[in-house]
Amino acid sequence: MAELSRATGVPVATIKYYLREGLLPRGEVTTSPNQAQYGEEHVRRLTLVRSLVEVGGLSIAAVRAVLGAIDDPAVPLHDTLGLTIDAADAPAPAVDDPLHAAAAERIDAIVAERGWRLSPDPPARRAAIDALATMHRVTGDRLAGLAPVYAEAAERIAEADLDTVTAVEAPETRVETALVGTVLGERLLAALRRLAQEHVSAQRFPPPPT
Amino acid sequence: MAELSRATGVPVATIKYYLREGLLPRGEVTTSPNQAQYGEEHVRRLTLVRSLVEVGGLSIAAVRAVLGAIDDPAVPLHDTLGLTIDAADAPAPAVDDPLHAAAAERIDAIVAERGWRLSPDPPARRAAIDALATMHRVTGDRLAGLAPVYAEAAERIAEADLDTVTAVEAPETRVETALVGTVLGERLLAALRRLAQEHVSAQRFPPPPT
DNA sequence: AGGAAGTGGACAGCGTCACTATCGGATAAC
DNA sequence: GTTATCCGATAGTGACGCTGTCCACTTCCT
Repeated sequence: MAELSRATGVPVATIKYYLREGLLPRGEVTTSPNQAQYGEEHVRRLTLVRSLVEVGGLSIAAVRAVLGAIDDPAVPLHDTLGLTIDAADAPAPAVDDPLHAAAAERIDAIVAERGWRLSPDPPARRAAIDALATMHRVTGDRLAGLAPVYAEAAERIAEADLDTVTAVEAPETRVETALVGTVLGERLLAALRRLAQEHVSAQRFPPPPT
Repeated sequence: MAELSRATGVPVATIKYYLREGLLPRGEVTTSPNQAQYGEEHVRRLTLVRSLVEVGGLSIAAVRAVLGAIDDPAVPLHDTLGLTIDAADAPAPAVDDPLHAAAAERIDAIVAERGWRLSPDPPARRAAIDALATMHRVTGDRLAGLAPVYAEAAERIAEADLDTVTAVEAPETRVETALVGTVLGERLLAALRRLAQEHVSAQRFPPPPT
């Protein structure tokens, strides 16, 4: 275990915690109940967990849910790709006010226009509606034009995501790739958006030359 | 205060907490030190705070930082737009390993190729590097092709963002619009990406007809 | 053979965060 | 004049993500 800690930079106490929480499989018991063997697979899994938690911002519970899904061979790739955001988001208390109804209509209109074929009421739809309704609550409909632009960008991105994932040969690493791509890709995208905003902003409001 | 609570649906105790934390300006003291007057402005501010915290997922400290910036007339719009992610992210401990160096090169290459002109070492650059380096650590360079695609999408999105913000006339609501657009837009984009992923995935791996 | 050092596991404790419950004195409403 | 409400301060709560301590056992070194 100390070796595992050294290899990954994760404190031993934290490794124990992850073992307790079921985020990391137990090592092979060798000769005695206080000596376990950890291998390459453990290093990879632990790295994955740390990445999801630290960079991806997932909670321990969300990570457990996601890992449970990717370890279950009965869950197909298609579902696994989605599980991430689904697991990370709260169960969505299903609010019911006029703003949400209007936002739902808008989202559904976008989905219909783009021809997206989806399962009935996926969690991400709920999340999109929440975000849109909240935008409306705060700013009126000043941000109304954004959603279609985002949807087009999202489709382009999703195609790149799927291209990348299907290009992975090994079925085991494929699921992992999908997971990391979804979770960390969100962070990367957000950061790039911010950089692009800064660029466009500087372009339109040129700073006074020093 | 009870009225403010009724108007926004936020518990009185929480309003008191926000007052304490400086997220909400005190009401006008009227006749006595135990009677305060809250107005329309308080309702809007409180709604904004709740939106950022609940839907946007910002911490109280991040909200305080952002609000402090938008209330300060010395901070120009250009900076305000960016403050959000900057304030929400941790101060970034500036790691220094080969993976980060390689990721930094890639990000800088993308920035250069797209012709983005940025301030030196903005926080979002750090965040992008972190995400990319972590992707690499976990999956090797299987996800290498994604970043340029994301960057192009990010630019398109940022242009829509800026279009929307500059279209807002009133300078006061403009900053608020920028803020909400940045924070909630990120959520909306993530949710739409997930929906698009589901669609593209279903398209490429058609589910067995029932 | 003997002692120091290391190992894995159980369990309790800690620090942070976002609230929430209680109290007390003062005022407003009737 | 009594009752109800209000505001502010302070302490407390529950969830989360670890972290510290202890213990029986084993391994290594001499």
